[in-house]
Amino acid sequence: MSAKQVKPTESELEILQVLWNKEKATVRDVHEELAQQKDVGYTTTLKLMQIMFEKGLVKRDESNKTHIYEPLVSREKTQKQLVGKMVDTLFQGSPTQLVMQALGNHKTSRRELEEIQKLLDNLKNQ
Amino acid sequence: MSAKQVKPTESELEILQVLWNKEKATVRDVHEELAQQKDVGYTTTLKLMQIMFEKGLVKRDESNKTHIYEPLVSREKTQKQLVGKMVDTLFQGSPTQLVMQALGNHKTSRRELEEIQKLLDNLKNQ
DNA sequence: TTGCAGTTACGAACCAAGTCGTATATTTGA
DNA sequence: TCAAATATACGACTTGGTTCGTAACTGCAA
Repeated sequence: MSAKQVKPTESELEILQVLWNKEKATVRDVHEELAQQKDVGYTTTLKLMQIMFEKGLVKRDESNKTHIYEPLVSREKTQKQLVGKMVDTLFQGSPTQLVMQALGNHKTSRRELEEIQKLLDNLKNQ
Repeated sequence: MSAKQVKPTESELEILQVLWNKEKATVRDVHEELAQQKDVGYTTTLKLMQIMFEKGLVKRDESNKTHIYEPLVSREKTQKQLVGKMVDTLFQGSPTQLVMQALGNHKTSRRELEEIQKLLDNLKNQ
């Protein structure tokens, strides 16, 4: 049984997004992505990534002066962790209610509906 | 257009849960519920509810010495708000991915599956 | 009446997150 | 070569969330 994963903060999630998409990236890479979305200084991004390193959310290759960062937590695990928490604290433990919420409040394309239908069929046949 | 709803913190959500379930409650009511789940002092709960009052998350009837609190934000609106945020920051804007996550990672009863199926049928026929 | 139990109000303390300035080291190209 | 650009490290500051001690008020029971 591995130790329970640290819960990333809001800002850390933004950084993880970039790392998940790029597989690996330098601080500058990440920072330039973030700078497109919001106004933030380079050293702020650096500091956050250093903290994430200490927390074990990312690893980094220090063999060159410019470190290269990689996520240590997967997108899937993190999604599962946070969705689980949300189900507990906001949907009284019922994932179904969450599904209804998410489905009910967005226009979903026919293609996506079919995907969900497929998953649903699978679940029914068990 | 009404002002955007304040985002409740973790602890505030726990309190809102109780208020949503009870419709209205005193600080003591809320505190006794919370005390079953975690170790916390009465004045802590009081303080949190006072802050929630200042933020406009709850209202209170002060006509008696013992104030009676009621939620000012609905469970539905709050769910929508937080699910939306999660979809953005964790599912790259795709509610469908969130649905797949939630469905895939929990045992869901046949009865619940039927409910979701019904909703899905509705969406398909639009 | 008086003191005890229950209540609100308030401020202090602490911690985590986020932000950034500055020091220092390294690389590079003119 | 050496100055400019770029990198990391680190500490200080601010803000918000959480916790709780203590004071002050109120109502009720003995």
